[in-house]
Amino acid sequence: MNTATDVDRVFAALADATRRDIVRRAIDGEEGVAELADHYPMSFAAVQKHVAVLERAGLVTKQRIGRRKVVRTNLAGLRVARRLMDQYEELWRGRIDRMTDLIADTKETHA
Amino acid sequence: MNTATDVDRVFAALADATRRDIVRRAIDGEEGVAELADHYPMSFAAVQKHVAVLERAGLVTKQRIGRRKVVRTNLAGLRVARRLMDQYEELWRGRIDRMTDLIADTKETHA
DNA sequence: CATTGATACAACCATACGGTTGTATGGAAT
DNA sequence: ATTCCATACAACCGTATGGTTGTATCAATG
Repeated sequence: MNTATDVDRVFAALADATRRDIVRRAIDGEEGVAELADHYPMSFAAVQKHVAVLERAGLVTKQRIGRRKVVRTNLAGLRVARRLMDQYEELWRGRIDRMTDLIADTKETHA
Repeated sequence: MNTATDVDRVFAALADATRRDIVRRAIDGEEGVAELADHYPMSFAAVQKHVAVLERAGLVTKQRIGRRKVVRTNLAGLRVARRLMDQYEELWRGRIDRMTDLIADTKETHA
């Protein structure tokens, strides 16, 4: 019932192999939705929905070119998730440092 | 070698604010499931399920200590997802390089 | 303007997910 | 052995998700 946050949407969007593959393909930014759909064993409508999910998550953008809409991945969207994981790693390093300090303190105490 | 469903599970696990917060808290690796549950406005069972999801995704581990099971985040699990996004970024850089080369070629052709 | 190609969207179905309560298991403490 | 605390798990409920088909929009072309 809670409205999903931006981060929720980014991770949820990446939690599907088809969508991750669309992100990969759309890095080149040359294919429209129908062209993308040709790569997958599902209907056009299904792929169109996947692209919509990625778009709502800010992971791809669509640009009208002629009668098609070309799908392009949006690097900034990916960085949202990456930054979060970098932060976790940062916290982890902090924990190690704290433990190291603790050991150092213990040594001093016992010196 | 990671099957696609492993990656699915990691991203899906991170697509929930409560679970991300558990990952953050479990970096310190001191709280059991019940202690974690106290931080959230939901039942113990709900939190226990969230921890189970994180465990299946390889994002946390549990260790028996006394009568509790202490939850610890597993940095390696996070890196699975991070590596994938690094790869996307790599591809992106490749695309830029290719475009740059193309422009360079054009210049040469017109020289 | 009628047609065709590419995309969007609605309705529907099956399954997965996030939450609940209730019950069972496993160590600690008495 | 009994009690108590912490954890696990099953059954259930409402909603979200991933897929389908069918219809509507919109832009290029005859």
